[in-house]
Amino acid sequence: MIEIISKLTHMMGQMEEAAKEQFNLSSLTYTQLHYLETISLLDNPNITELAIALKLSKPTVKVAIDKLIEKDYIFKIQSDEDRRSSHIHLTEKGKLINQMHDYAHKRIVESFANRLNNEELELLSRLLNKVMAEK
Amino acid sequence: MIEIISKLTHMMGQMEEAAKEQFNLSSLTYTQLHYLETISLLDNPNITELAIALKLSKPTVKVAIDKLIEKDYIFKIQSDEDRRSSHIHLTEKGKLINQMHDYAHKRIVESFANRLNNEELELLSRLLNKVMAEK
DNA sequence: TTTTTTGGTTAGTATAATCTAACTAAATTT
DNA sequence: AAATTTAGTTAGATTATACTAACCAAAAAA
Repeated sequence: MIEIISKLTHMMGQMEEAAKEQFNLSSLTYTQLHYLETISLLDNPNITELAIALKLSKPTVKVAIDKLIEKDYIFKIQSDEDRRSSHIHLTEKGKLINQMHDYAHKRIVESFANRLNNEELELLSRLLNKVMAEK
Repeated sequence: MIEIISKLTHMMGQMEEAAKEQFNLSSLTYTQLHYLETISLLDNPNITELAIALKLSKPTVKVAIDKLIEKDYIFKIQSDEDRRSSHIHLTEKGKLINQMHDYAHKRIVESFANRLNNEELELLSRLLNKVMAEK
């Protein structure tokens, strides 16, 4: 079973890699991609929240954010409650990473569907769903 | 189904992340980790092979390799067939990344086993095996 | 055996990624 | 109202990641 998971992980990594190329996001480093993913996950965090989530210092995050703004992947909106703070949002271009992941996931499902018949696919779906369900 | 894959990917990423901390490999950057993984996968490549696999220039790879040698994650052995060339090997310390992945995979299987009974687990294993089988 | 190709290195450059220390201004506590 | 904390920035430094151009020496081809 561990062996299978190992293969699965590898395959999924390949798909993500391919999707990254497909979406022309090769101008982004891994680190920058990770920033965008985390911003998307945290849903418009401020710099402090992002720094905590990434386990990096605030100046580090600030510099990185400035570059991503420069490249038009994100933008800042000043907070209403706290005038010192700004929330980070993804631009349309930045949202491409989400589409990229969706694409990869779709390809993975396709590859599943290629190897299994409908019944089996249904069953797999049910089992994985059970595994992934909120506890 | 795409939704499930998305969750699965996320969960697997978390496990890998946790494993990285567990194994005290936090002194390595993502890029460096990627080098070690690729070296392991290619089974003692020379610099040219590694550069091709990573899609990077040879000088870039050379510099990175020198640093990983410095830090005792890898070492070079001159080739018998071609005296210009050397094969890159993982040291014991470098092999930790494989153990790290194994650990993460084990944890994933555990989490599966926690949510499923033996029959279901057996079934899941069979389905994934079919999906992952060499075509 | 000369020429060409190949594996790897060196040098020089640019940008990314990270840190600490010191600072400003807004918000919160006392 | 004064003192403290917090959010973010600036400055300065170091190391990592990447490139091209130029080079050497070994191997392969002509």
